[in-house]
Amino acid sequence: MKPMERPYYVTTPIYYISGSPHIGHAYTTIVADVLARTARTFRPTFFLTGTDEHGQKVANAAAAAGKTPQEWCDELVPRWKELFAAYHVRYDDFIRTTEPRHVEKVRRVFERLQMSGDVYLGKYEGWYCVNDETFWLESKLVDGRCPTCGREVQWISEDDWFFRLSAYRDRLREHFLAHPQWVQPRSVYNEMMSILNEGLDDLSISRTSFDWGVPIDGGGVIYVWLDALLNYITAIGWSEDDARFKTWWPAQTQLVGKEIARFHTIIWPAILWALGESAPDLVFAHGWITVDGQKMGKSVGNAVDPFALAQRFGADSLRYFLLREAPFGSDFSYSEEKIAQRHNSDLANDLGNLLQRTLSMLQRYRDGIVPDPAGGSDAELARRFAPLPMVVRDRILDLRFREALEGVWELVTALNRAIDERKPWTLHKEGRTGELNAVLYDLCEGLRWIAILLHPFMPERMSEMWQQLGIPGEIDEDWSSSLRAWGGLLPIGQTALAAPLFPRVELPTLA
RNA sequence: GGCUCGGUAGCUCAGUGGUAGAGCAGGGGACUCAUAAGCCCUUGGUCGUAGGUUCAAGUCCUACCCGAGCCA
Repeated sequence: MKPMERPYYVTTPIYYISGSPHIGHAYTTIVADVLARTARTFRPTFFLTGTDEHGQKVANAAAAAGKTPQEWCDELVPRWKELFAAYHVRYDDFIRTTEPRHVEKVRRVFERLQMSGDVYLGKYEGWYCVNDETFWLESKLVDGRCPTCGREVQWISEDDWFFRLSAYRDRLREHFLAHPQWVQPRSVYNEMMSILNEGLDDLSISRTSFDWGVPIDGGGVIYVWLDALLNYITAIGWSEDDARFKTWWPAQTQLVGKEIARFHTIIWPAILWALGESAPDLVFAHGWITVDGQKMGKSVGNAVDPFALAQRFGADSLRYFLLREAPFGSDFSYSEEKIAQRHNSDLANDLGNLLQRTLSMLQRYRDGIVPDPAGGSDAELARRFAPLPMVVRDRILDLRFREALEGVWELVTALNRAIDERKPWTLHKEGRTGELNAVLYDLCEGLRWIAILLHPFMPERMSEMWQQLGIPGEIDEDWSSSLRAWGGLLPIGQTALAAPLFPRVELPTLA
C-alpha cells in the first residue's frame, strides 16, 4: 500500500462558465470523485472543484445576454452543481472565483508579489484571444486567427503588470529533472520540458481594457489565469488559516485537461514558489473525449448533453464507461454504441446478472436468507482475492482506473464461474445442504466485496446492490475493517429479489 | 519549421530483445440459477513502411508514411 503519511488533497480545474456544461466537464470531476472516494477509505481527504468566473469572455457572454457578469454567473453556477449532483459527485468544497474569500486572497497574492519584486510594470503589446484568454505571438497565428480556436484575435497595447516567470526557469528545470513523475503522462512531461528548454518569457498578469476581474490598486484587473490558478490555495485557507492550509497543501493530485498543462506545470509552480509555497506532488493531464476524432466541445458543436446521457444509460454507467474504456490519460472516442456495449457486457451481463442469479437462487432455495457457510467457504477464493483491495486502491490512486476495474472484474468472473462449477441447483436437488449454503454464502460475500470495491466508481448503484444483499446500513467505507478477510458478511441477512441493477439497453441501430 | 506521443486480431488496448496476448465482437458446445445473461472451447495478426544493429527485434537505431498534440 502507498504510504499514508499525509491527508489527501485532490483538485479539478475550476470550470470556465461561458456556457452550459457538457460531458467533457463531468469527466474530470468524476475522476476526481473516484480518487477522493477511494482516498477517503483510509485517510482524511479534501476534494475541491468550482467555477472560474472572471475574464473578458465571461463579460462578453453576459453582455450578449443582456445581463451583468455577476448575474450571468449566478444563473449558470447552479447548472454545474446540478451536473455534478446528477453524476453523484461528492466534493468537499465548491469555490467560485467571484466569492470574497477568493478575491481578497488574490489581491493579497498580488501585493506579496509586488513586495517580493516578482512583478513589475511594463508594456504589453501583442495579440490576445478572448475565447481562450491567451496571449499569442504573431508567428503562432493561423491566417491571423487564434491557432487553438480559430477565432479572431485582438491587438492589445497597454501598460500591464508582468510576472518574472523567466526568473524561475532554472528552478523549474531542476524540479522537472528531480521529479520525473510530477507531471504525467510522460508525453506531457516531455512537452513541458521542451518548453522549458526553449526558454521562458515573463508573463503579463494584468489587463486594463475591461474590468470584470479582481481589481488591482491603481487600475486594471488581474489576468484571469492567475486568478483562477490561485483557487487551489485560496479555498483551503492560504494566508488565513495556516494550520488548515498546511494540512492539505501541497496537493497530491491536481487533475487538468492536457490543453491547460502549461498553466499548471510551469506558471503555477513558479507562482507558488514566488509565494514561498511548494509545488503540488502531481499534475496529471488527461486526454479528451473525442467524437469522430475531434475534441468534444461546445465550440465544435459536438458536445453531448450530459443530463440526457445520464437519463438514458444511468449516471453510474457513464462513470464506469469513462473510467473503463480507455487508459486514463489518453484520448478516447465516444459513441453511444460503445457506451451501450460496455453497459451491456460488463454491467448488465457480468455484474448485474451475477447479482440477479444469486438473489434468485437465494430466494428459491433459502427464502432469501443469507445462509451460514459453517466453515465450508471456498478457501481458494478467499486466498486468491485477499490482496485485491490493496491492489485496487493502489491502482486507483496511481490513476490506473482501467486496471483497477479489470482487477475487480476478475472477482466478478470468478463468481460467475463458481456458480457454473458448483451447480447450486444440483446441490439443492440432491439435498447437499452444507455445500449449497457454502456456495450461496460465498456468492453473497463476493458481491459484498464487489459493492465495496466498486463503490467509488458507481456509488449509487453499489448502494442499491448493498441493500439488495440485505446488508444493513450504508456501505462500510473503511476497507481496513470491511475487507480485512473473506467472511465478513454476517449470515441471516434478508435479501429480496428486486429490479435488475443494470437493465440491458438497446444498442443504437447502425446506419 | 522544431519537438512529443501513438500506429499490435473487426473494436478497445497489454506487451521490461528471447516461441505474438487480454477483453469485447464473431463461430461451436454443454448446462439452466439468471437481464437468451453466465460457463467451456474456438476463428482471427507478414506487430504502419523500408533499411540497419543483434545469435535473436513488436521491443534498439535511421529514414519515411499516417494520426493526434505541444511550441510564453
